[in-house]
Amino acid sequence: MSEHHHPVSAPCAGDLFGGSRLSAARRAIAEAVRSLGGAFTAEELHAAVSATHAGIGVATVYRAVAAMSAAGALAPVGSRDGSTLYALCAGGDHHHHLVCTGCGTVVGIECPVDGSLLSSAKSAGYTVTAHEVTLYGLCAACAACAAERD
Amino acid sequence: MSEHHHPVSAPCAGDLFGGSRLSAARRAIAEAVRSLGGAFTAEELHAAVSATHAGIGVATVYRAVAAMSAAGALAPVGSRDGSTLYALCAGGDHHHHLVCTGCGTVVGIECPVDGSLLSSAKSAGYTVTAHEVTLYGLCAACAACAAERD
DNA sequence: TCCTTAGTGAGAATGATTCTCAGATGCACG
DNA sequence: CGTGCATCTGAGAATCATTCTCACTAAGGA
Ligand SMILES: [Mn+2]
Ligand SMILES: [Mn+2]
Ligand SMILES: [Zn+2]
Ligand SMILES: [Zn+2]
Repeated sequence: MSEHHHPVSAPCAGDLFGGSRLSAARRAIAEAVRSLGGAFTAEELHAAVSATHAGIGVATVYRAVAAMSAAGALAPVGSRDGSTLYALCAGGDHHHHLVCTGCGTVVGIECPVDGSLLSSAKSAGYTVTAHEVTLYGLCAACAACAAERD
Repeated sequence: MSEHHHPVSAPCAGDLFGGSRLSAARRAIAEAVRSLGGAFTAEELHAAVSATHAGIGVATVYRAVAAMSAAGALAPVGSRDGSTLYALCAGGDHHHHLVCTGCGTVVGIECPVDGSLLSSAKSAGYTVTAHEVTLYGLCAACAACAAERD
């Protein structure tokens, strides 16, 4: 179904899963991830994939989320009501995410952790090995909606 | 027991709890928080307080952690094995935390989210309302320990 | 001192996530 | 193309951090 839609360098549905095996369930889950567009919980992803492909178990969705995260295709972007939120991650260069708390859309942002912060950490005796940065806010549409609601 | 140890502006044991009531259990919990020094889970805090003050329930510790967090005296600094890590927060000006993954010590760091990042978010149509930043690394002692272990 | 109400402890409940297990199936290799 | 086997799957049980319930106690303002 995709023979001539994409150049060879653009994987059509699959390669959110790195090296691991590509089953029918995982193909459906990858499709659902793409259709959701923004941030989602594992349960929401399960609901989305179930709408078009019945019979996929929730454990399979959790395992797929873990596999996609390990492959770097998914990134955790906070939590909602005790459930972890995930979003499709562009990959490539190092970056972080800005999540609309209204609709869940996500955009990549450049990393604000710079040499000056790292050197001030170093002067406190620390070697920084990792960091987490996530921004939250409202996209234009959600901000407009919130404004007219007064 | 603290009549003349501190000037009036330095609360002796209590005021991690903002405006709320100061019970014996909460006094003991505040003391345990101080004795732990670094990052801790609710269970670890419960164990620490239980060592010196038997009979305090785990639910009370969870409630105390929530109260201290609401008062701004405690900040979440990541998680370990599925449990949230908390640390005493200096309060005052806006800052974030750098946690030693070896021993759990925490230091405050200046906020790296600057106007340029916010304006690039704005040019993407987003209004930023909140952000989370946490750094992880090794303190001098833990780095030395890791180095000699080769 | 009294009263109101927030805080407490024990245990049950909740709920997200992980695990177990027997069966199915990608896919590398010949 | 087969075959073999490691990986994946679905159902349900299990785990376990955190929250809730409830009867009771005790801050602390009046
Ligand atoms: Mn990304
Ligand atoms: Mn702090
Ligand atoms: Zn970064
Ligand atoms: Zn900040």
